[in-house]
Amino acid sequence: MNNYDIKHTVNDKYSLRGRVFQKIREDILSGKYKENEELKEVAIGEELGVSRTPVREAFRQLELEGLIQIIPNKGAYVTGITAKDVKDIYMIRSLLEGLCARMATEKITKEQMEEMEENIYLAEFHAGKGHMDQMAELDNRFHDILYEACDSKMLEHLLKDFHQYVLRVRQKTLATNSRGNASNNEHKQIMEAIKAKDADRAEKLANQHMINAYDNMVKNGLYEIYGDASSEE
Amino acid sequence: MNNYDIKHTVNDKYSLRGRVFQKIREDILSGKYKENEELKEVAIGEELGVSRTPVREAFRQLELEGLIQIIPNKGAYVTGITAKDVKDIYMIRSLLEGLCARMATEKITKEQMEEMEENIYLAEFHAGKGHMDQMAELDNRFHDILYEACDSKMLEHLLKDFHQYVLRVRQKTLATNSRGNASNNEHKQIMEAIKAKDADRAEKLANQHMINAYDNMVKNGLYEIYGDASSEE
DNA sequence: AATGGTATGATTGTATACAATTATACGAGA
DNA sequence: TCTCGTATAATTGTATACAATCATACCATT
Repeated sequence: MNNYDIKHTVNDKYSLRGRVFQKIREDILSGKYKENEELKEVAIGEELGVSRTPVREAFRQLELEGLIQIIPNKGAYVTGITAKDVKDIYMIRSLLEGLCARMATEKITKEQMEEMEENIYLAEFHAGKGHMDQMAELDNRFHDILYEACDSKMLEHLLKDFHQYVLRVRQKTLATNSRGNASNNEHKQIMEAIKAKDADRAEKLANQHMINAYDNMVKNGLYEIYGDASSEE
Repeated sequence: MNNYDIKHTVNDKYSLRGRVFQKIREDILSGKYKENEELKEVAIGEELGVSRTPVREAFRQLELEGLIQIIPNKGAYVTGITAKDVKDIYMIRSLLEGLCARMATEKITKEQMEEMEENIYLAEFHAGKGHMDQMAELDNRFHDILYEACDSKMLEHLLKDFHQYVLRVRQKTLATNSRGNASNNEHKQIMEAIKAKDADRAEKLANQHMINAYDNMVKNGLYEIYGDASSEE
């Protein structure tokens, strides 16, 4: 009993629907499908060599992931993220990543702690070599470890959702070399606070880590690709 | 442009799929479908007078909402809310309601402020008369006003989701008369902080409001209907 | 009696056909 | 020329048919 794995995940890589889901998601995140672009069931079905049924089911999931918006009887459109959305997400994430770090301090396993240390070590290595792709990957993984370590399926799922959502932005942000290094350092400090079982400090550092990431983004003006928020603020 | 509403929502009440989704969700939240119960496509389809197709699509959405878990080629099972889930949700909500109150302090409109004051006035009236149903309704509405007032679609949607999720628990908790009164008082204080434009105080009060609600729930042992968390803590 | 394998039924996965809705084009009337 | 309405095409919504997978029962073998 109670051996159910993870809810909220699309884990069947081998069903057609699962593959279609992964593919479209990848194409949206990579920028192949642009903001507000309409996705047509038959076109995507033909491209992947499947019928409309699995495509439609994938659409329903992508909608709840927030990557597309479905207007009934009309179509599926890639959702745009506004600058205001990004700001709100980072404010929310700041609090929740803090809570996550606090909980992880109590609940983290030995294996997770080790992977976290290894992650930071590797990130420092790749930073020195200027390997941007690997650094982005390690950055993602650091947060995933933290999410898993907090031992709360609810919080884990929520943070993974948000993480996913701003991936498009983050990919570009980390391309700024200096922020990559700063981010590594902040990860290291968070890790050390957790290792020292200092939950208060871990929480505050994680709070600040998000705020710094956002500030950097604003400073570099990179978030502007997601539309102007001036009309909304 | 940019008049799209909310992401992550299933807003088509009029399509079969939308109705099926709402119906199953309601039945899960109301307890008609119990934890670990298997939901069969044809059975539900026949019950609602529709074919498997809209049922399947609704399933895919319910899975991402976290209400059911789909095991490929096997079936769809109702996921239960454990006591740990409830606890986690209240911790998350504590932070986010705080953030919401802070943002609302800045963004609330005159109309929203007035409705909030009226809400508290009415709640006091019904508390004196012992009208439990109206008090529950007003309690829900108070939070909805707050969510709308923060002027963040992201946060609003997130909080409404959680609010909905723990509705079963909350309904019972408010049945405790003393808590109903205490809750009203806390609402009043939050309202006054917002009116006085004291964002810090509003945030702290909203934080504490959630913690109190949770503590009360634990004290009354009401959350135990959601299964034992002893094995998970 | 216990075990293993095969046949049968039940259930989900996918494809396709048809219905309903929406978008587009074109022509009539002013 | 402009506007409105209708016809047509394109697209999504739903139902159904068929394929694949999984669960169950029964029988043969030991």
